[in-house]
Amino acid sequence: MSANASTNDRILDAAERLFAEEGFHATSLRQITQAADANLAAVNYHFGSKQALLLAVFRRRLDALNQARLERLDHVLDAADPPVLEDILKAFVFPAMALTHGRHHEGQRFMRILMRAFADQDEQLHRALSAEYAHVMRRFADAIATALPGTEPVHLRRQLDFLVGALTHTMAESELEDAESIASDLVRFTAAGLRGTVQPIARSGARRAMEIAR
Amino acid sequence: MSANASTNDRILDAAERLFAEEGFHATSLRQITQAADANLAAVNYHFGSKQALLLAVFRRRLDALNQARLERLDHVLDAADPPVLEDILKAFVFPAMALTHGRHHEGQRFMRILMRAFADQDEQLHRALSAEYAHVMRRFADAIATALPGTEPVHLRRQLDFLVGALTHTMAESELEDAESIASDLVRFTAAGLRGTVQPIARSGARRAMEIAR
DNA sequence: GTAGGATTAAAACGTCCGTTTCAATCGAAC
DNA sequence: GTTCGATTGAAACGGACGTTTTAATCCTAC
Repeated sequence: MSANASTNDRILDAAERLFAEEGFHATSLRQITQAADANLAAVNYHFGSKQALLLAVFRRRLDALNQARLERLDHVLDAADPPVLEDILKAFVFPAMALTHGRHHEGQRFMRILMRAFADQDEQLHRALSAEYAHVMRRFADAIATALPGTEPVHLRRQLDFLVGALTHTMAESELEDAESIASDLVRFTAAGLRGTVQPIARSGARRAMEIAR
Repeated sequence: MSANASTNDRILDAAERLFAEEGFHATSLRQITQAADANLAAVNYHFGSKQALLLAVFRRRLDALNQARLERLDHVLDAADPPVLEDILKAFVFPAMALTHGRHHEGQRFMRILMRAFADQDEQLHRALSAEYAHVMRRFADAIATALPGTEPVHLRRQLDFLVGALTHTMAESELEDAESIASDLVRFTAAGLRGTVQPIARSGARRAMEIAR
């Protein structure tokens, strides 16, 4: 698969795998170029530096993931008004999990790199990630706010972080054989969590249950 | 605070900070020993190697965190039978968040190191972590199963992973001024998530709400 | 006070790193 | 078929790394 791919792509593939498995600083350009069957100088020629290569690795998958999520979100918003909370969450979770269907667990690899990036304090990396990611998070937050009116924005953002943390952590874990099942669980779990923590005066579909329960 | 601490402790403190901020491989022993006001050879003398130093950093905080969590869990289990779900979750979440009260955000630092460890594929590290951590997770899973009978073990373990992911991700985030408030949100969120995804025939306290709701 | 183990200090070891350089080779356009 | 930019190849650069070694210093026990 990577034998007849361009040097550029072979380097990206090899870097993604090694960054995920070993970490950025633990991976050398010599490892990468050897795995990619390319010359050592090729990384600096095609990407400029090791750091720029990391950003390129991010951009490739994140662009695809963002697009998949937003397209699916658009469909959800077109299908019902107000939208169904579970469908919004599926639009966020399933495209990520679908990445694991690649025959080389690209999704899992990418999530591991993402975890490392979250843990990092590197300002440049954080800014680059935020620039790629923030607008997607905002659109999902807006959609959820529509599905669950009465939620305070600050709480909603926090709970979205809960979802991101749970999703990232789960996908990065070693065994992900039944990704579909886990994704469904995560959607159910998050939907229940969101419905259970909307502001006291709930106006959502869970209203009847909450009012009667206590 | 660290001026009159032993060389051993000063190195541990400096290593924890630097490993969290920069990552394991991005941190050099020269950085660590300089920050700890110790000689370069001190790390190898006191800990044996850089890798062994990392394990020592883990062990110190993880031991304290495990003990705090289990003690609090014991109190919860003594107080009520069956135990209250929220109290169990608090016993898991609050001791972690409490680490952030240290004047140098030790908790946040430690969570970042933990995130990196989760992302890592290093077998030795995973085994060491699991050996320190697994029994705590098991005890909490058992406690939650008691509070929420009817939950399938496999689902419960998954949902605990959701909680761990959300907690780790949230604590590692940059700003954690109102840790208490976030911890409460996370407990509420997780409790609702757990109650909302128990097996169809729910026997828990959420029964009335669920039966009447639909 | 002095012996002897524990700790610290300073220097050196060999290795690998990211990057740069410069020549060789390729591939499309004329 | 030659030209010329794009790409690859091979080698070298200076520097930083983890670890080891050897000597100096400290500290406790007698």
